[in-house]
Amino acid sequence: MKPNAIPAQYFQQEDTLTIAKQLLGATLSTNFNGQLTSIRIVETEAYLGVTDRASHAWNGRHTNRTSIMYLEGGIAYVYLIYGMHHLFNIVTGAFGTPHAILIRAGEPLEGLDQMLIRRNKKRVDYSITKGPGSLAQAMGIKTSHTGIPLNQNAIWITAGKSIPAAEIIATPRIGVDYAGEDADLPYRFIVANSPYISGSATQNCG
DNA sequence: CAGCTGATGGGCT
DNA sequence: GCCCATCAGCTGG
Repeated sequence: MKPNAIPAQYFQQEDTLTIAKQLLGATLSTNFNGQLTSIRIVETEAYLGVTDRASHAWNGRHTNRTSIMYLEGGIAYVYLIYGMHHLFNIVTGAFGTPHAILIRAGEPLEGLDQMLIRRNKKRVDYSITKGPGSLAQAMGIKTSHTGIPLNQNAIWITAGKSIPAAEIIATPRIGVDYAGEDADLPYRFIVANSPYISGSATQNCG
């Protein structure tokens, strides 16, 4: 147990959209093989389970991969996309409610040298932890970590200075055009003016 | 700068 | 056999 980590119960409350907003400004940390890295979360997306066409659990889809989403909130859901990118999500909601929050971008805080090695880069620039695939790679998160609790010694989250509502922008989610009308839902939350936000300028205007 | 596209593999129909 | 909750590297203005 990490004493300062946000407890699992926090992620089990009903309103995933509120959690997604409140996570902006929080610190996500990993420690694998003694290599500590951490970031300040600046971009999240909420996926609201069975009623959300963009969600892997839409319409009650319950497969080997998505079964993790149906467990109690407070654990990791990590999956592989496009054959090469590992995307890190936080499972939220009660047991049986397959909600999740995708962590899309952050500002690097600790372990910059290790992030450079994992990202195969020579210098730190904004792309080091911008975008969900890049963020997971910088922090060493892989699909093998799916299901692990988020208040222990491998991956954990601590509360940060909360972001004023005026500085939070809600936009449609990225890359979910297949979701029909649900693609337009404003379930992506970003910290205004952070240079680490993913997506184009138009995608970032509330 | 915007816009396109190849890479690459598990999950699902 | 097709579809991705993506990224880096290239092209052409």
